[in-house]
Amino acid sequence: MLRRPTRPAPRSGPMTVVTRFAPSPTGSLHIGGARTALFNLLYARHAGGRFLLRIEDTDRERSTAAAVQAIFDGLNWLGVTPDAEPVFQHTRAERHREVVMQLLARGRAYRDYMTVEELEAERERARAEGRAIRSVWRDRTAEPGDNRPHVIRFKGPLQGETVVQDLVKGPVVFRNIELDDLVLLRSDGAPTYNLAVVVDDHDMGVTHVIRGDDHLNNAARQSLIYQALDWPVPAFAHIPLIHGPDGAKLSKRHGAQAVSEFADMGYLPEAMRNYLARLGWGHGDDELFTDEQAIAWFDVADVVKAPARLDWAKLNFVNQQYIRAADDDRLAGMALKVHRDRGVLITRSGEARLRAAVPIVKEGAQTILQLGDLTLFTLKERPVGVDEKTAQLLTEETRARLDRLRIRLAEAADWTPPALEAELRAFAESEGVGLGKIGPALRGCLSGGAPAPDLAGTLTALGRDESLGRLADALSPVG
RNA sequence: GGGCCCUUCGUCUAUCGGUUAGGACACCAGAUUUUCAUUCUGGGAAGAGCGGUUCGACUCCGCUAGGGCCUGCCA
Repeated sequence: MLRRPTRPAPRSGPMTVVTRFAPSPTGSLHIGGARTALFNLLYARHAGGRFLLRIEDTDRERSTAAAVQAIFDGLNWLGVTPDAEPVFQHTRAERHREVVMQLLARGRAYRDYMTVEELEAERERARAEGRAIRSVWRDRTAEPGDNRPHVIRFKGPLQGETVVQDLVKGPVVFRNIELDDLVLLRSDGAPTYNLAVVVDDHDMGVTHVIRGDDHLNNAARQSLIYQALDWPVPAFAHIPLIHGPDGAKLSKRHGAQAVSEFADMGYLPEAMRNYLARLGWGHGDDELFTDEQAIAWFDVADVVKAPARLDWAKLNFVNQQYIRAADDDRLAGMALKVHRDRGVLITRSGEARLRAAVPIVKEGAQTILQLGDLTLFTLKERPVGVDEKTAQLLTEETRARLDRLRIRLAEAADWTPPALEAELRAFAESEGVGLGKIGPALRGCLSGGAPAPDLAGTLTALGRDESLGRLADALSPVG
């Protein structure tokens, strides 16, 4: 037995891999769904195949246009975009019905006239007896002309077993008697999910069905439908769900579950891709890697079987690494947006100062929201004022000292971090004190109490005029 | 109730019958230090339990426990 099959049952001819992400548009794009989409994308790319998107909106009642848009937006933001136009399942209802008729003609489906009450009673009996439900209509044909409402059910085999060769779980065996005859067509003529997936996956040429763990049981019944139609059964890979930090199903109380929320919290899409790829999958000791590496290394067969928990601390760490590597202009643009959303006044000069500060402060930011916090000091307009802590530090002695520093800095030849660093040290030495006597107060005067980088960095980001101006404001008797 | 899946440090993972069970995040201690942060060094931390197979099990099998999924004319 192959413990870890890396490819599906052999078929004739060369096969290009086709994967697909098939969400139902009943809400926002969930983080778990996003990862499923990512895995599908990575696997397709890895195999040189194609990645498709299908919106599973057979249930028109519960599907909304807003949810469809949320899925598009989420995938787009994450950078997980399909290789072809998305397929809307509801548009294929005719084809689905056509296949059901084929099944009927082949004797692999039957019309079931059970009323909801009868069904309910049968369900209770079946549960009590510990078996799958069975319709009396399975072996009975209605009188010709019987126009009562009815559903069409799949006629599953009563003997034997069906084995799902799952790429991540290994072979999973189901006894056919345990599998109930699922509804193919509802009484209103609408196709159901289990039928629609099979037909659409087949028609779209999907070779690898990579989806959530919760579909593992369906895989057996779907396999039966493929077989009844004489269609090749695709390879299945059921990946575990993502849980919250406490191991319970991910929910609102864990902070977020929609990818749009992660975007709003200041996570970079490339960081999310990296983190998500590492959740439930690993490649040796590699933690940080490029999309190209992920594609080169990824294989569904290596996906971990157990559910993983979302770890905010690690996500933050990964995001921080990507922020450090990110382009400064891009980061500045994002930081500016954060400030705009927070209602912070942004002047032309303030924006310039912020842009100058980004490369200096970005290493300490774990999220773009934090990058906002760290750049706030640049946007303050004079006089910026001083916080209480700084005010206490501004004794007569310190004020006088800072004023001497101000004069000295005004004449500094070189306004760059290393030069300013040296200047500050030299000044402290000439004053006969340690930098600790000057630094905190100077920082307070320059930043107005907001977080700021090291002094040389702060001075550089602010620029000479602004720095000296802020210092003068703070030292002036009225200020 | 029935069927199915899962179980290595707190978390994410490596290991594929023979390792001092490795790495990362987090945590703790120390160093550096002009706040926070960064950086550097060091540290503690794991195979759910019980049986079996084997010369040898984290790795294979079984049972138990715990967690999860499905059991819809939802997807």
